[in-house]
Amino acid sequence: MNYLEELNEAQRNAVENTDGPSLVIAGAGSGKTRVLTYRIAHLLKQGARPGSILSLTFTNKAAREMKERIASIVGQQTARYLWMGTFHSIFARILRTESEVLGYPSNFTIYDTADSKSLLKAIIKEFKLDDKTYKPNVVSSRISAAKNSLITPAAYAQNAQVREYDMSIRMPRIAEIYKEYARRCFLAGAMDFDDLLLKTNILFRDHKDILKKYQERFDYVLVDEYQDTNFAQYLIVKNLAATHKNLCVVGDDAQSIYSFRGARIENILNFQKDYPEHQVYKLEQNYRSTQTIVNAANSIIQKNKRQLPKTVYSENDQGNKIKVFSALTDNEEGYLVANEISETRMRQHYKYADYAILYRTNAQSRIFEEALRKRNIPYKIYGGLSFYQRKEIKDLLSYFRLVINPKDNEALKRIINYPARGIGATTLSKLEQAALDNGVSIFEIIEQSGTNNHAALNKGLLSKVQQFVALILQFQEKAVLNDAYEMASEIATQTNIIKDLYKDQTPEGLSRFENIQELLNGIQEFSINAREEGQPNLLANYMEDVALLTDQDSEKEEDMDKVTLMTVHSSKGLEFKNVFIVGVEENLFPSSQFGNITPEAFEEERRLFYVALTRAEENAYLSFAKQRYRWGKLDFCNPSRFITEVDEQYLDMPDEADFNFDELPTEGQAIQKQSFGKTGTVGRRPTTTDQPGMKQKLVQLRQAKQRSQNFDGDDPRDIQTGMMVEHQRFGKGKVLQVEGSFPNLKATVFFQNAGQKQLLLKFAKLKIV
DNA sequence: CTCACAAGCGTTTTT
DNA sequence: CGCTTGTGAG
Repeated sequence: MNYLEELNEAQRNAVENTDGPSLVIAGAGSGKTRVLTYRIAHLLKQGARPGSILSLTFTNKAAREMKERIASIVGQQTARYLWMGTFHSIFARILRTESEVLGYPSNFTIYDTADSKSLLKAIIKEFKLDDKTYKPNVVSSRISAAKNSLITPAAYAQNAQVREYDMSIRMPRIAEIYKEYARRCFLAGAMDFDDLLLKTNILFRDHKDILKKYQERFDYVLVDEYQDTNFAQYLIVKNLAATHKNLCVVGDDAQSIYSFRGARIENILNFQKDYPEHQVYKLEQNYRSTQTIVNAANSIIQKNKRQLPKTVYSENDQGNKIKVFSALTDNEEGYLVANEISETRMRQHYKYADYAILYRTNAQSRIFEEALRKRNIPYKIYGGLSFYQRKEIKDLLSYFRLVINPKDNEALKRIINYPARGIGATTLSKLEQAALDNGVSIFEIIEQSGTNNHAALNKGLLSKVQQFVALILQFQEKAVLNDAYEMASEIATQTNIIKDLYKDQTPEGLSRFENIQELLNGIQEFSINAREEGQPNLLANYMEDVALLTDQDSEKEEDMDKVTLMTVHSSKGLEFKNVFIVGVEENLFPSSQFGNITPEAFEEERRLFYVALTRAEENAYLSFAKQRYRWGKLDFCNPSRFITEVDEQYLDMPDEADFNFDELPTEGQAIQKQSFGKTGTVGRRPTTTDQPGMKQKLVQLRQAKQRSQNFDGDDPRDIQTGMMVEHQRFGKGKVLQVEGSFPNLKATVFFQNAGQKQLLLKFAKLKIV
């Protein structure tokens, strides 16, 4: 039992008391993962069957890491039978087993956000609604929110509250759209992300025998990051744990930052009421950070009203104060950060991997990429476009999807004319209409078109679409025999996708080609692994959870010693010796431009700040710029009010007090009650330029920008064909051609690293080397 | 139907 | 700026 000796008292209690409902409140850096893994290992050592333990996480990465750690204690053979994974992957698995009673095929497709938006767009168009009023993004988030709160289309139509809200945003027909969307998903044999949870709940609600089976199967249920569960997840957990009551939830209310996707902090706040016979374990000692960082983070979070009482403390060194960088421009901010990294790395012998730059939105990464590149500092970026979202990958995956589930209309629409087969938009919409009229899938319409030409296609088109169907049918036959890799590469070649991409010798084309190769390699790996483990290795098996994979699931060797750039959200659960929290401006922390900030949202911004700070082990930095470019427009910014909320004694403010914090609006000014009656809704912040003193500064700032602009690139008129030039982001390259007349000079440049680019010189600043 | 160019719009955060 | 969508000629 030596692993128990590695734990402090609170941790050991949480590990050893395995029966009944338990709430583990795990402060930042308090060894949460250790408790969770040891608790499961402990259960196994006590004789629990691995198949009777269900443990739910939010990311694949967390699940995988935990599984590895448990395997290293109890052995691979035991660990592999644990039910461990994300909510979505576990319940997708259960839904595939039980799909029949819901009327779904077991090989149902999982629509990703792009698929469901494309379907919504089509529906909005069919309803003859204006897509400027009915923005697919907004409709999609309304439907998603409904699903997360377990509101079915029928319930939605009856629910006065949501209907009233829909009226207020002038979208009264969302209920109908929702209903149609659900119907079409069902017809296509598809579920979206939210359906995986909604349908699980429906399954458990309507089929008590099935619920009972799983209730009895899972003697122990563990949930990680419980503060991030939404209502659908909450109810699933509650149902599954109802028989044995051995539910252990682990989380930290101070790190609840996902309300935008339906997470309810109430779930953890109310746990003790929900389970009166519960035990509470508080993990309060932080092993990660210096005292300064822990105390500073506490000083922000303590201003929040809704939270569970706890005192997180550190017994590590006191450490350095949190350094605040106040930059004049966004470029200067990047420079300051890059500079600090170079300097401290040399002085303190840090590795690059000891540094992280955290920002609010992915779009903010650019400035720092540029600054790091200039100094030759290696970096890696998380987020942005995922591998599985790339066009070429989605195209090939769509072929796989259609082969496995021919009713998958979204997949069909994507590839019926890729590579080009002469089947254009008009033909496709005829087919779609015919499918709708007959209540079948597009594929079925084409399949029957020999005997029954519903879409009234002419001879030429008829033969084209039938060729397409024959191709897919031929794959379908083979797909039940061949392994995933054979099948995938056959599809990739026979459809001419490989040829098509190979033809394209531009750098972008090459990278697309490589991506396809990488995907095929991944599938090969899957095939081999599955065969070795005696698992089925058909293409359908590979496709089962590919929709639930994200980029962060594949860390490569080459990414070893690099500075990490990521959003605060995706940094949760990670730690770095040095953390830069950048872009800490009033309109980013919190972001005010997206309508009203409720007090709840405001508290969440504080928690976001808290999460960011507590990633740091040794040094934390805050930086902001007073002006920055967004969408090509100049913005003037105030530093975030949250900086002033940090207890001063922990801050190392810049010497030149060139920024007057007194100008910051006070809470009363900043949060004005809106007049239109909604209680608790607070107003939009006044814009920065409206604030006193800002107008005079405007001139100074503009001049500074002018200077930095001149400094950065050479005069466009000096750029000539044949010159070697340097671009901020693309690096060095050769000018192939210059055309147009000043100021609208255009240059074609071939960059060594980024390939050929067309640049508008007044925007893309080039330096002559 | 396909390609090339023009216009317009956007940026939380993610399974 | 950079990406997606719309429009018009071939």
